[in-house]
Amino acid sequence: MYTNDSEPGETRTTARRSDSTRAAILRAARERFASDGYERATIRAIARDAKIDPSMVMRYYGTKEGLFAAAVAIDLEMPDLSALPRQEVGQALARHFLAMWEENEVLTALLRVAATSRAGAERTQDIFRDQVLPVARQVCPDPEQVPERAALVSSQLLGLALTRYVLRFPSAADLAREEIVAWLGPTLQRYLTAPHPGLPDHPGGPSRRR
Amino acid sequence: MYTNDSEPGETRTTARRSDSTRAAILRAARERFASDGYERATIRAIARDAKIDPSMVMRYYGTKEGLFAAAVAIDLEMPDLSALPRQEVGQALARHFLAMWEENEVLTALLRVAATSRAGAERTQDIFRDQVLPVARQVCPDPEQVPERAALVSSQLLGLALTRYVLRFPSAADLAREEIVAWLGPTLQRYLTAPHPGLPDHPGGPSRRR
DNA sequence: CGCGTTTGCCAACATTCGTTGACCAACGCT
DNA sequence: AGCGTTGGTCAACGAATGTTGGCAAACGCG
Repeated sequence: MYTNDSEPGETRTTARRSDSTRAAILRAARERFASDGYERATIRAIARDAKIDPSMVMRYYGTKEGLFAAAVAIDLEMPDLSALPRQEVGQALARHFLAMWEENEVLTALLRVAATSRAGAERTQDIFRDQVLPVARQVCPDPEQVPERAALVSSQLLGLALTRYVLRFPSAADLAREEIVAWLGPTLQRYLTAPHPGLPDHPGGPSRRR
Repeated sequence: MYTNDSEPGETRTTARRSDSTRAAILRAARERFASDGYERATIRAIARDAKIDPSMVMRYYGTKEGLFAAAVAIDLEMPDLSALPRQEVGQALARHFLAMWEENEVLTALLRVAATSRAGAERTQDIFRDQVLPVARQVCPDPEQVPERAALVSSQLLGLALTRYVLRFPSAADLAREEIVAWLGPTLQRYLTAPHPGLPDHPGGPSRRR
């Protein structure tokens, strides 16, 4: 402990000799988690991809769960929708999500793992709660409806990601990006800003609230 | 081979003494696959739930993959939408899917596994291709747009199922069924029957086709 | 009643997994 | 140069998994 490190808890400032290895591990881990899910992405396979010994993974990330946590540190980089004309937020949202998803295999990894592990599901939940919900709050009329509307938006966005990037339905994967934007834009727009549709004219008439 | 069985390839008509056990295995398997996914749903755990020996599972279903295949034999029971007024197909579709999903944990199991295994993904793909696409064909104006529109419908339906039944986002799980119907209905309706939105007014104007 | 078939359990197998600790080599400060 | 620190490999561990084969009891036809 004489060279390069600061007080504990502080983020390290100077570089370590092993940084390239750490990065290689993370890169391999993201790839494996994205293509195989949590269980099938073995530490041994990840280490092989990163061309190092499995024990290094343990040394640097403590445990497989720790590695996963480090591999999927995600910032959705949500844009400031309040700066846009109201009628364009839907399309902007759709476009932004497509871009994020296609440049970042981390998101696919997260979704794959989320489907099988409680920890992954909670993580995904946190990410959407912390990052999508505030955006909905910016645009939504009634603050009380924000969670409901954010849930609908998330369902459509995650559903597209699921069919396109995880399950890889050909008809979903073949869609052009701008075509998706054109279809999903109005949907998201409506979920965010349209007046509450009320309940369909079933027994009881248009009274809502669950 | 003297008692009760018919020619090979034919579906068995009479009952076997082990039918209750087989059913117990399937029931336990569906539960485990639905809650744990493919890898974490161990044969031993399934056998324990069914109160029999793990080797019985192998005897009756050959292999773990075989068990999974037998456990998720799914019929979406798609209703005949052509009998409905055109403007109600969206809501009817949403309502039907919610009902199917809530009475049948098989669907959750399938989706959980689909996210991590290629076989599961293909199976899900087949189910939606064979069962949702024909329905879309019934309602869709232009036959050439059927796959595209079916993909959009599937993305919204699976997205809701994902957030509500698999990831269990509280804000999605808390929604009332009829409220979901009221929100998703128009979306599905539009994906199925609305005129193609064209591409947004980006460079090139409203020319489509990917 | 015999006797082959079915149902079931038990014990074991080979493999794979995450994880650990001992050991060696290169580095970099004093 | 000397020496503690760091980066990395090797071999092994215990646990868990899918899967197999043998053996005992229950069954049901002749």
